[in-house]
Amino acid sequence: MATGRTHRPATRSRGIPEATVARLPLYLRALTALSERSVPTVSSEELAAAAGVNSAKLRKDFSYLGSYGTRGVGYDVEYLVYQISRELGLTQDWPVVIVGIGNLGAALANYGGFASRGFRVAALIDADPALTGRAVAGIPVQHTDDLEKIIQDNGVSIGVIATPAGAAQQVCDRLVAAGVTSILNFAPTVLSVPDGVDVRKVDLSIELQILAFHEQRKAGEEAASPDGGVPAAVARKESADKGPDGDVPAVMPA
Amino acid sequence: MATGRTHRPATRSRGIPEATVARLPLYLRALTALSERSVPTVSSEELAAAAGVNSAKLRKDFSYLGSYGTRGVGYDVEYLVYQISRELGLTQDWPVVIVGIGNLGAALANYGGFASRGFRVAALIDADPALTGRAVAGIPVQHTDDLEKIIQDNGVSIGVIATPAGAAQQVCDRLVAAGVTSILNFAPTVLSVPDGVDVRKVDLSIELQILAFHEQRKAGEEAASPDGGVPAAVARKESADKGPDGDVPAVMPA
DNA sequence: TGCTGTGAACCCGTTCACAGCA
DNA sequence: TGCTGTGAACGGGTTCACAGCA
Repeated sequence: MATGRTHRPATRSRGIPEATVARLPLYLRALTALSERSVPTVSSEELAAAAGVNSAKLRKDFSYLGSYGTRGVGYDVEYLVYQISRELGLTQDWPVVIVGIGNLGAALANYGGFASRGFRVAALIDADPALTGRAVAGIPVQHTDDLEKIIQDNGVSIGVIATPAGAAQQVCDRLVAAGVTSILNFAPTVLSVPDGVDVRKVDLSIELQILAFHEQRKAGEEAASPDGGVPAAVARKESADKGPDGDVPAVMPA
Repeated sequence: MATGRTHRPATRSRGIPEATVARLPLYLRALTALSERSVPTVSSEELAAAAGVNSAKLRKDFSYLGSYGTRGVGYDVEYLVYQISRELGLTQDWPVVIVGIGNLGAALANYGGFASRGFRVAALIDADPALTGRAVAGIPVQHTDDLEKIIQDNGVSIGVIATPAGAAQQVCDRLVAAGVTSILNFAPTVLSVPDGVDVRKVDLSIELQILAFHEQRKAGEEAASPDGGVPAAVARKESADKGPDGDVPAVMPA
């Protein structure tokens, strides 16, 4: 194991492109909804609309899984639900630990989507002794001291980090040492992990900054824009936003 | 929907690739840390390491912004912080509303990273009358009925949706109608918005499913191809069949 | 007649390797 | 002598357009 190998290169004959993998949960959600409405089959067009992608992409994605559709008809909903679930590894149950039971950790513990599909919150862990023993979402909070034991006793391989940034790397190291090989990181830090460990990050402030970038753009080019939205009531915008310095082209004449 | 115009096509003149924009906040965070330690300059190599990318990519990214470095030396930290902040539109203050003050909404309201850089929680909104008037993170919760007025009075253009999935589209529509043009969606739903409105989504359960996919892969090291309907000579795992080196803790199926 | 499945073209982003400048 | 800035090669992902099959 030498240099940067974070995700495997999808080499094998079985290789499903990473971009496709990232969309499978989306399809699965749409299919589950259809299933609950007892819809027997869907066309790529319909399903794509429900999942918010275009149909060519969806068909291409599915083609990596195999030929699960019927030409002239579409896809069998139940069958696809099963195939995608299996592909994603959701036919088994994944015990997950959440480390850091602050506001966010508590929110995650309470999040219904967790239990609904293949995941189970096996334990909540926090460094604050005041929290230890108290239950959040019906699950008792345990102390960080027991982290390794908890991981091992429960056979946990997926960990969620919801601690402050300063504690994240340390927690990460302990999780990995205890056997965790997939980490979902909510702390605003770059985690470094050994090869073979996957990290995905969710970073609120980064998302907002990306939005701000585009938002700023919109403000500056109301003229050249392709006229997409901009409904009648454009009155908003020139609100009392500040402008301590005027480096940014101020809002247009509205 | 929309005939393929979700993000504008990176206008020639000012065009910064979307992938680069998504990394700017990462660089900014690393630079801010350096700045606080009064480090005057960094090389692309050092900064790249701090941001978790490789140096060639970082230099290429910065080249889209302009020539802000000094050959043989590196980048001036303060100067870069300013340039990136400006590029991202963070030299102005963005009022943000959070709709849906459940566990997650409350966590977001309390999230420090919000206020720290360019963003200000202008209002919290919830449909539950029991919450109305109560303060979360020092900010009073207001009722959904007043959503439009709140948006307009505060000149809000960025909205955060943290409602249950069922309410998200409706809330989204109202936000957009009231003038919001950027939305950060935490609800597990595909939102449809008119052209000119940006949506970014954060979806816990999707992230976990992606991790599960890779995790499953790790467990079945030698497996050739999980059959779909075409049985090969390969026995599907399903049973707790693991590789000789039991590096990954066993997982028990439900 | 539809709708799936897929080669091929196209586009965007990453990496390489080196030219250019302090 | 470094280290930045960047053209060019490369590779993955998306889109197109149509062949193939129920």
